[in-house]
Amino acid sequence: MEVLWNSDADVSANELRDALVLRPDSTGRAVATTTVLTVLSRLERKGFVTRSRDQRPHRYRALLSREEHTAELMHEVLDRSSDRDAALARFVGTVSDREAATLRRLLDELAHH
Amino acid sequence: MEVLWNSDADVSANELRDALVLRPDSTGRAVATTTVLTVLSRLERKGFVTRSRDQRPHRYRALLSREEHTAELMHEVLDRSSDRDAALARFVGTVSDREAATLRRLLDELAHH
DNA sequence: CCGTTCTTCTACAGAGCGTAGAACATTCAG
DNA sequence: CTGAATGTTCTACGCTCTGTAGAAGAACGG
Repeated sequence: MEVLWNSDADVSANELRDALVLRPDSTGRAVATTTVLTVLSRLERKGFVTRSRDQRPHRYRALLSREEHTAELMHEVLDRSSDRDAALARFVGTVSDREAATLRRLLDELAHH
Repeated sequence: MEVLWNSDADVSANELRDALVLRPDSTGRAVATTTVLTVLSRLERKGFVTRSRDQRPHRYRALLSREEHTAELMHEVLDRSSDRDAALARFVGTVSDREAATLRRLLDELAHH
């Protein structure tokens, strides 16, 4: 459900509902606006989303980008491990060559401030 | 609940129940053996655990080590991302210096076959 | 002020999880 | 071989989370 957060700027519940129907994996059938609002409220409670309450159709915005969120989750998973280094080793050991290269590049950039 | 999988070798349900009570974060109160068995069966159904059915007190064993499991989860999280490289970038950008160093070392080892 | 639009409250079904009792199966001492 | 002890499966209950939405309340536009 959080997938909708590719939507770039702030959106209203209704805009979001419409956007959902247009998604590739949509069943065509639209959900009710209240459904969208409920989900948005829950996401807000969990800190994934903020809204501007001043405008009347409240406008919603993701607090973290999709990628930040993914990185966040990866950290959470890693934090649950008792041996982080060993887990990292397993992780690195199973990435594709291409992604290993990407990681090297990223770490290089990091080193050069 | 899966935390018990630090236990090295194959264990029976009863051994496991006893081990649970001794854990640091245990409340002291033991769970029933049937509880352990139920959980083990569910874990087996989900492919996290195997058991040897030939011996009578069946003996259970984790299919993946704790660290493999963590690495697996990290991959799953990453796979859900639409832009893996961007997510990796965020991830790398938020690891500690020490862990960045660990990652570099791991990638080096990987490069030297 | 009144209808329209938007939001909140409440609710329900389904899944997953921690828990365990009841019932069934297996083993073993005698 | 048999019954008590031990082990396993079946069934179930309560809790939380998630997808869903109707009913009721709030606010805005004319």
